[in-house]
Amino acid sequence: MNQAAVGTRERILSATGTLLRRQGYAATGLQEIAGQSGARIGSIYHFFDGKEALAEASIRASGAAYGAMVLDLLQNGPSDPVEALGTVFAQAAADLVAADYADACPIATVALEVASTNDVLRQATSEVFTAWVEGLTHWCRRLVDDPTDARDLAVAVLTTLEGAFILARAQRSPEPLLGAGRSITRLAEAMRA
Amino acid sequence: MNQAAVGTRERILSATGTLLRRQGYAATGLQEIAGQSGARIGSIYHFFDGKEALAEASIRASGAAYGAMVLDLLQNGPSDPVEALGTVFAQAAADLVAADYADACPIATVALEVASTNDVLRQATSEVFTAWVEGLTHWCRRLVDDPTDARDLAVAVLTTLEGAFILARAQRSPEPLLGAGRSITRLAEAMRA
DNA sequence: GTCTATATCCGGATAGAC
DNA sequence: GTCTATCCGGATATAGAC
Repeated sequence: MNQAAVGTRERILSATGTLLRRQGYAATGLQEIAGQSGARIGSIYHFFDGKEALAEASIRASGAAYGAMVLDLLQNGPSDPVEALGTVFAQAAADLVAADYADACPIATVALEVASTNDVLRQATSEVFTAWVEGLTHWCRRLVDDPTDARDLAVAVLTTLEGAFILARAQRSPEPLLGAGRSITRLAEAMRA
Repeated sequence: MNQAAVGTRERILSATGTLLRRQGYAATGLQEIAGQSGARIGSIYHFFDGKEALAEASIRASGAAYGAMVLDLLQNGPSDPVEALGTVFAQAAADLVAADYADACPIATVALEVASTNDVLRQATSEVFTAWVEGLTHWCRRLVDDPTDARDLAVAVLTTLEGAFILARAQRSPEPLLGAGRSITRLAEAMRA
């Protein structure tokens, strides 16, 4: 019994995603995850094969969700693709301020932390980034004809967003995201077929 | 006696900078810093007021050094400013590969980790970023007339570089940095007066 | 200034009752 | 599946001899 409405496994995964996003892998303890999810540590070990496996599952889950969210924003946004790109950065800025600068990219902090120290997690972040670039590249094809250009634009959108998140969180200001949006808009306009 | 040639304080600071850059704040222990610097833990506490104070000093020191290095690269690079921007990304890609994807931005990992959890360190990273943007903005004035545009270009250069570092380290590939360089070159060309 | 020993606490992980 | 008790190692930090 006590098969809770949402499911213990999902609550653990969700709490892990929030904590990894805000403070990274090393600083996040299983006790904190247990506390935030309302689960016991024993339950965490029941569902996941230790901290690393839990983090890997969390990276893949939150990575897929975030990628889908951004693509939805692009597809359901302004019909003009350049404008649609602008709304992504504007929305990211608004969300970040609303979250008091806590919730930006769900995997960037962990990606940097583990890139040279944990190959299992590094691989997970790498695959998430690859999927994001592929999704963005596909969408960019409606704006740019040349496949290489479309990919470069996709990489530029993602890297600029990631970098702007770093500055915005550190300075507690939406300005870097807004400036990055202006620059991406200009770049996309210059690349438009 | 035993006032070593380089100075114990400097060796501690240097080892701390390397470790914070590669794996961040939470994952870096004082024992590891002691081991890598050849100092005893007692010496660390002699020179610095605990782990947080040491990290703050390291952030400010490595931040100043890295900013100076990039500006040097821009000022002593190709006379054409747009080409000079391209060399920054090419050099960053070459350095990252040479370091086996370990050494990218010296403060980005820590900046993301502490943004929501440690205001002393968050403030230090914020001030380093501000100084970098100011230095880049000043240099960009030789390429772009409008002050707001110059600042936007400076922010775009920095954020794109930071984001490309994340992808490049995660995917163990220089491609994101090279693609980011192509995009920044295009943007700068489009903004040129 | 340097080094050793140690205090105190918290991390991940495991075993086993229920 | 859930919960408790516990092991063990490593973390930061301190005290004090030299």
